[in-house]
Amino acid sequence: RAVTEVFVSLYEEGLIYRGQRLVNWDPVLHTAISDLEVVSEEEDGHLWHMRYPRADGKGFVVVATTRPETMLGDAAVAVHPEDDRYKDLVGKEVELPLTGRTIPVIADDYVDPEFGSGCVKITPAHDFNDYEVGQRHDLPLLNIFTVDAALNDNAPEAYRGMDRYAARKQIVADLEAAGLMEKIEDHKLMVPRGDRSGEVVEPYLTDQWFVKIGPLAEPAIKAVEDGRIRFVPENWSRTYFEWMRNIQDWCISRQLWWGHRIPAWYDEEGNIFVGRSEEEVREKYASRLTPDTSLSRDEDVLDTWFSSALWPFSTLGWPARTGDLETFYPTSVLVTGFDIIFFWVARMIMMGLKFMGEVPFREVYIHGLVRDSEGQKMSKSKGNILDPLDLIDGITLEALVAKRTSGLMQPQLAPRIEKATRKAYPDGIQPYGTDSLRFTFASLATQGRDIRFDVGRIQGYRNFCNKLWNAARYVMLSAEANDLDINKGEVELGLPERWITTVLARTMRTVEESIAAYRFDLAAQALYEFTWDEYCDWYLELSNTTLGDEAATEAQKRGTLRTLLGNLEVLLRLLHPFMPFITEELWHRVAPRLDRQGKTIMLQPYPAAAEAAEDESTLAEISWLKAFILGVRRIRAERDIPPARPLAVQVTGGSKEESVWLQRNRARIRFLARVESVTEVEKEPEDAVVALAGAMTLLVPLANLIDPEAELERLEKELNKLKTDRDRTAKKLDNESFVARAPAEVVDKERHRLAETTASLDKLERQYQRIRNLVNQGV
RNA sequence: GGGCGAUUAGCUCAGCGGGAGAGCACUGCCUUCACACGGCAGGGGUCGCUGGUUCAAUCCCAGCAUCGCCCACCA
Repeated sequence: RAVTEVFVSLYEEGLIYRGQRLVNWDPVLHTAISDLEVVSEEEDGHLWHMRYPRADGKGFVVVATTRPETMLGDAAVAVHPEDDRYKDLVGKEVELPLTGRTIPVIADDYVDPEFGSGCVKITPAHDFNDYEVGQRHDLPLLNIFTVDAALNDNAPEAYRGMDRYAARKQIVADLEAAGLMEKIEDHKLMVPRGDRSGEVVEPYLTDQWFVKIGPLAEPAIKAVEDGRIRFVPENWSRTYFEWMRNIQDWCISRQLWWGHRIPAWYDEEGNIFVGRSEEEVREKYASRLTPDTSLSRDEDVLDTWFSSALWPFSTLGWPARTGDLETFYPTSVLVTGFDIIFFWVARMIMMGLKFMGEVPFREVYIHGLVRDSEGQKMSKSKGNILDPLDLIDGITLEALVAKRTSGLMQPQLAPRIEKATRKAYPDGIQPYGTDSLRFTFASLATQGRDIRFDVGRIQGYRNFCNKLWNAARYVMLSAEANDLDINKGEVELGLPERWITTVLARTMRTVEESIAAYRFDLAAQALYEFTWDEYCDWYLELSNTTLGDEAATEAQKRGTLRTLLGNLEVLLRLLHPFMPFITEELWHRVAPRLDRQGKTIMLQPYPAAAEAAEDESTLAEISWLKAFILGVRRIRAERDIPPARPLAVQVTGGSKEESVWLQRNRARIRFLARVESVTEVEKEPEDAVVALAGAMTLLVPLANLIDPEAELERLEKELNKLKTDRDRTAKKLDNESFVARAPAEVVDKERHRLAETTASLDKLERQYQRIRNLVNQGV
């Protein structure tokens, strides 16, 4: 009903008309198609140079063509008006070989004098350019093809009924026989094919329905220009403008079996009557129609994109003024791929503005197109399709091969497809699950236009799902192991608790901003990093220190458990849009422990960063603590010390603040770095391995374990790194214009860096000397 | 011909004016009681090339090269 309504109303306004025009004709499907449904590709062909004898007998003109068979429909030969070579020829006639006709020579600046001979044959009924030229010069339209693109009765008898390609061969042969073929060159040309049939389409003269698009396009261009509609990424608006400003009338009739029938009726003389129904037509045109006039309805149907263009309001009940329409039009965002900006997006904008008087949506989020790992567009005929279900449920190699090689348009490709498939997926595809797939696509949703699908990526995110699951398991186990009522009683939040909550708050902010900017990749990345690198790698370990500490108070344990569970619960809600199933399942286990009720996580509020508590002061302390622990771990790894063997660590130097931090975090260091003792000493031991944590030096005395040569080598490497760093910074600060012109903040930062690297260098240098001495003494 | 985009670690990609990051892959150690779909530690990049702007360029500008996409009527 909406379709009929729109059609009739556009017709009444004169924006839909029926006319005989050249359209792209698919000779296999026997239908007209729109410009957008034609795909041109470069193919090898020839350029035939043909001689047309001058009517006055003074030799020939030579015309070049890629389609010799169309010469039977030629109406003229054209030259450029300023081309001196042919000036005298304009207005004269030439003989059109094989036909017995003569045709005029005309001047038109469409002709490029540089190309070929500078003479062009003009075939108005079979070429879009020639049609234009024909219109300008009032040339006759001579259609020489049938709907199958075979020659019709307008062609000389000898060629009638021949297919266009057979005719081409015959005509070329005949011209050669007559000595009228000057030469044949190889030539690359763009060949237009129908995107459905793959057949070469023919510009063909038929009666079709068109939408006069100019008056619709103009407001649609304006809507994007003045920002009522915004493309994301913004660049796509340029593509949109480019097309809209060069738009041609839209051929909307199709000679197909299915679709919306065109609401037009014809009487016996072929007069057109447009209306919502035959009854309406009879009523409306009663003055011209008698009740016994027989009317027949137009056999054609509408281009499917015609009804799709109405989608934003037709789905809401239009033309009825429904509540839905009132509430939901316009929508806020349209999410789509760039391949249908023209087909669909632009047309929805035009129709929306026309019939609703308002844009159909405010933002158009254009995402990339998924391609295979080679960057090829996925298509059934190439056999490189990845079915989402196969990624979710997995598929064996044999089943995948069978799937890809069945029902092919070109069965001869099967062996190649099979080979490629066996190579790309030697073990088939593992089941990765819905959440992994969804998270993968979120993280692949970058600003680019292509998304190469890489199985490695989904595998990584499958592991991530698993990580989250196991982390939650740990949290639940910890909660069960303590029979504290965590929701009642005194709560004390320790350093790690305040820290992880702060980091979570910052993650929330990043996620919030990223989603607002349609950067789902950045949101996904932030969540991944928080979950894995902070919550699992550090906080779970730190929480263990408190929970496993017999000296810890109930209030402390309660604080830890509440933070473990509480942050996990928030994290689940944050992750829910990215991995709906796992988060739902886990949420039902976690939430009740926090006395949080709900039927589903889907109805829970999305966490808002503004409500989160932050404690900046924890960041520096934890990052120092991490440096300390990493330092010890590194010594252990590089000196090949068994992980189970506890170390005694001595520390020297360090700021006052760091001393305080050390006192506060002894238990955590002991636990996480597997250290049996940390002692502050004045004098550095003779034989030790060293690491730095801020201004503090960590020393692990290793009398017999140490391999002095190896240690010297390691130190040397580190010293070199620090030296280049120091030199570069020093050089920068020596530069007067840097100090004068760079922002004070940046200069400060550089000064700081210089001080730090110099201090570190100093410490490592001393260590280096000590070991050097040791080695020398040994010798 | 016009328009748009890409070029960053072996691969897939983030970053985009103040000392380059992730995932996968790679190397070594570890079956430590959430997780071997794991832990810990590491290796790997003159950020396509040439100029310019700037105190400072992977990032901004210009040109070039290579690759890609979309439009278009060069017979």
